[in-house]
Amino acid sequence: MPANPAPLPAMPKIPHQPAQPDFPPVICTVDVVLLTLKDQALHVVLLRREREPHAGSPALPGGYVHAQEDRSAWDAAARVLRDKTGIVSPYLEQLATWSGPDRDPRGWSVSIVYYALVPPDLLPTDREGLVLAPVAKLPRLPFDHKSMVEEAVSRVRTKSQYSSLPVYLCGERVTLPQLQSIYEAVLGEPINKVSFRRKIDELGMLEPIEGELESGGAHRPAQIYQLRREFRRKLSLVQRGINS
Amino acid sequence: MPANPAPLPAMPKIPHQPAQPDFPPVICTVDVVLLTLKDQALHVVLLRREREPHAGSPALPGGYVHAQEDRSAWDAAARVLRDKTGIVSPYLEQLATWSGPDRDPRGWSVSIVYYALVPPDLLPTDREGLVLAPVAKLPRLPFDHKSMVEEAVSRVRTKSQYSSLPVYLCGERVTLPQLQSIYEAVLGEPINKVSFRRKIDELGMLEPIEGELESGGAHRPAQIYQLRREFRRKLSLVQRGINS
DNA sequence: GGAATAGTGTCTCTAAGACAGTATCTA
DNA sequence: TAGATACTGTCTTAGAGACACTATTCC
Repeated sequence: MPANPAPLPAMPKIPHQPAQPDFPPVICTVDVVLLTLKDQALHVVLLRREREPHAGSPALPGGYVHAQEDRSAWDAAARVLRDKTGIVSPYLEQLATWSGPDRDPRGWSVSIVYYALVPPDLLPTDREGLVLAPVAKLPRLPFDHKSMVEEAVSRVRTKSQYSSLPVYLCGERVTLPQLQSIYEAVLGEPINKVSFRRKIDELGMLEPIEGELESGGAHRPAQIYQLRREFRRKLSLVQRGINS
Repeated sequence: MPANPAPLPAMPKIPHQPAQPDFPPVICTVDVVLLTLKDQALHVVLLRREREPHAGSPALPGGYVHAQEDRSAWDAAARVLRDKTGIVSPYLEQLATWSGPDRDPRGWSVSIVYYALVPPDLLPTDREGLVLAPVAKLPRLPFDHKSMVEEAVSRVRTKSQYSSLPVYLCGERVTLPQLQSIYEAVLGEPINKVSFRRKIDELGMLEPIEGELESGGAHRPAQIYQLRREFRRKLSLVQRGINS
């Protein structure tokens, strides 16, 4: 997998020697599209930029690849996410790579973009400059960050059709009605209850916590489920989509 | 789309100034997984490397991003493919990006990998050092090229389930039995004939060439179809998969 | 008991696969 | 005419959605 490849056997390096003597250097960065839920809708986590260019503007968390310390672009993305937002996401996957001479005023640049999902309650509340923006109505974003967010949302929607991906948006304990509303928020459309429960059963990722019920409303309480251990960091997939 | 993004408005550049003064440079390359059909099976097109490292070994066509001339990594991939194999592929899409300190002995490197499909009859026959390898039994490949090919094949299989992608493996004129056997070669499993024809009809990408029939066998001749103009460089998609 | 939501049984409808029939060529 | 493959009509079956019914809570 390109997201986090197994390290190859180490080979002798020529350190700090420019490896492309004939070509001007390419700027190599990573950006992270961190998605979460707020008010039953997908939101992207943005940070006010501290440095130029675009200092002060909310933007995707991102940064240079540190060739001395990062073992891969995945590592760089995880480091950037951890250092800039405090979040260690259980799900961080490569989306795609944007590149070109004009996307960054500093020169020809490459950005390897990752996306991640977190439950809203894991977001830090004390972090200065952290902003949530609804993906349905994005603000103006610097660089080509807008197309990155759109592409990430599209990927998450597609993948949620046939996988357990949206469980990364909820905590470890969840009821089926809660999970259904999360799927509906991600997919942006209502889901048939019976079909949804059949699919979740087929995915086989949840197990009921015996005797634990979500009380509180003036109605029958819902069974609380937890994610099976083997799916904590792995997606479950079905052949046919959940809906439509 | 990251594959071939619309150029952003040009901004002032600081030319040839190292943009990451604190960090050692990252090598930025592109590689292309070019797939074709031979003997009813998917094959990858390899080239004998002219330079070190791994000079003489068959490997994926690849090369440095040329920051002076390439407008994007997609452009670089198309250039590399054209210059090294002579092929201008109508379908060239970004797969993923591989990265790390050890994958290339020259230093910390990034390879943005693209995949492409071509009909076998468009392959140059006079090209020195061009080798076809069956993807079902890959030879030893340098760098992390093997995982790139595996990932590309996996992507092509997935995408062929619900799209017209395999039409890029055949010429402009094709019969339904020919196309079905191409789909079967790509997917690696037999397809129900009635279902297949229903799907192709649903995809709406083919139109019969009136009066043109594929004769030759001792049996009823097959209708010849052509790809509709609007799908020449664009995929057609269906909601539900073609098979299984 | 009434209101509200959780959970389930079952019917309908759509679409995929199986099968067999007809069509049209060569030898 | 026999044999081969192209093409098509239709039955069967699997799965998704609709609907309604029961379950269980709070008021």
